[in-house]
Amino acid sequence: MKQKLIDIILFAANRAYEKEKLQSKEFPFVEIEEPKVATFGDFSTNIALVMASVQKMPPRKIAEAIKEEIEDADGTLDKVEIAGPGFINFFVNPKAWLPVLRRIHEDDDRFGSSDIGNGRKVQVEFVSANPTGPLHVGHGRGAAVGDSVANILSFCSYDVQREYYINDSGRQIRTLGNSVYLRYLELFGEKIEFPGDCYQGDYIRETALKIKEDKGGLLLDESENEAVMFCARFAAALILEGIKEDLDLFGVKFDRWFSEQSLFDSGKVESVINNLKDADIIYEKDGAFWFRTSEYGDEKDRVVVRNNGLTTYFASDIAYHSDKFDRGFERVIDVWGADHHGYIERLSASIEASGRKKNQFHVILIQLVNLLRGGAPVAMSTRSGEFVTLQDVIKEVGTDAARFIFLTRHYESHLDFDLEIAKKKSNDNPVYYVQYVHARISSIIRKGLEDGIDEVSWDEKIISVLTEPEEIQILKILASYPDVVRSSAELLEPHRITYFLMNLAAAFHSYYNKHRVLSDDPAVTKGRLCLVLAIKKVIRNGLKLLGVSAPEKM
RNA sequence: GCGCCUGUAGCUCAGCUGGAUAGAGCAACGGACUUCUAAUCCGUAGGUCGCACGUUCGAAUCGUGCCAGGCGCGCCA
Repeated sequence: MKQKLIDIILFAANRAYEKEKLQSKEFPFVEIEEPKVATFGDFSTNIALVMASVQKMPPRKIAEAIKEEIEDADGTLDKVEIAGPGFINFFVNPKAWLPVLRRIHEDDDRFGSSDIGNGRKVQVEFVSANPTGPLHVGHGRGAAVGDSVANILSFCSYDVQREYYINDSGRQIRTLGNSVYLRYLELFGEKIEFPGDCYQGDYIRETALKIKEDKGGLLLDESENEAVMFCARFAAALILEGIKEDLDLFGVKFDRWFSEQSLFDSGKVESVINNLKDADIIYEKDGAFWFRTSEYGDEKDRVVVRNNGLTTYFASDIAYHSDKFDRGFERVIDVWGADHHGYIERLSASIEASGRKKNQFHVILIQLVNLLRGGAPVAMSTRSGEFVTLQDVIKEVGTDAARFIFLTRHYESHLDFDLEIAKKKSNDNPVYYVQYVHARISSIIRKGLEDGIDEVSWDEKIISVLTEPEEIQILKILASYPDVVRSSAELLEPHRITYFLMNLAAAFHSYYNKHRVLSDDPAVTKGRLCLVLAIKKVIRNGLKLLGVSAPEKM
């Protein structure tokens, strides 16, 4: 509909110029807005205001000239008005909305999709939590956002891969091994002093116990180094298994689990660093090797190889992202927690230095989650090891509620996640509000089938039946869905879908309370069933992009 | 000290890349179930968009400076 209006406006503007009603042929990009107030019509454009300086004419005069030349062959518009400082307002003929129903029924589960991705390969890397402890709520938010972004991009014709980067190398893994090893020694009665920088949680003790059950006292005979390394590998594998289970429970599936260690084993880290040394992008100073990130916008150069010969985390990441692009991804999207924001500059600097374009790499920075219960903060202390895990949350409130709530905020907003509200089955909790639409409509359709209505489908005759203002309103909302999907793909903002669904749900519930779908008039019944089924399909499609189920019954 | 994010109704948040009279839910108050699911709906009330300048036809939105909260500033990950 918007595109149609843009065409009409441009056509009219050109004609106005040809008739010398306008001075210049320079037309700006036509923006179509949906005014908040109904008296300003269904759509409006500010083109006359924007053109004023170029045309050297008052906006209202320009608007008048364009309006006079507007041609509307198929009767899409009821009227066109000029208002305020020079807005052109369009009032759409209510019947012009109806064809969207045909499209919804024809496109079905593809309705709302687009081809903006054009088959391009894009990778979304998300969660990527260290395998040193269970996932917590913050990871859940990252998982929900990352998975949904991947869904949306895929729906818009991107060739999407979901990847989880496993930090299974380096110091934190050794610390993990050490933590478990000490607890293991403890099980054999040794008095140990458990350092503060070791992992404190109960799961460390449980892991040690498992090793004892598997291996008995065998590790006691090995050298400390070997025993710690064994504990590290054992624990990391076990924790990773748990992480996979949690994510499975959360409905998130990765295409690939990428091991940091594999970058070392394959020599990728070394070769990438050597190439950058050859290109003089990495240089030596004070016995260490530095990346010239400051030449690409970072505030200072960063160390890649320390003077003790060990590489930094940054080195792995350079190699990792180089590998991503080598695998043919045109766009690489990383989903990170906000506490890593200081890292973006240097990584994107390194990517640019490696010959990629800046806009091929994008970080979605997720703000932290505040876990509450009934308004009061839940203690989340990693030091004491006492925290509510993602699994706890899923088990208490369910995957659907958790995912939906994570997606009701812009990812840059801090999020208060209240366990009590997430459990409520009322208007407090928007997930049920939306799902309820799906269940209600399912119920209506079941009833309709019982009453002998055989097939619900699009039919030209429906146009004369759906005339209630609430029905037109719903059609307008449905028609805007493809735009919502596209902008949420372009901006990587899933919450737009969430808000759209809540809005559509509100319109439906209101309609439901005012009008009966199954009425005495067969023609009306048929038309309304067609409308309501279209709503159901769009709700289902939208929820699917969010990774939330659409129940037939509630 | 420097950098990033946030600041909109009592609370939790939207606000479509600068538009016209600022939006929803919750909480408060008053209503609606013999009718397709009341996990719903209808109505009332609620605002100095943190503050101050600036940019222009026009600012919650852009710029600068303050204020408040969160996070980050290692040859850690």
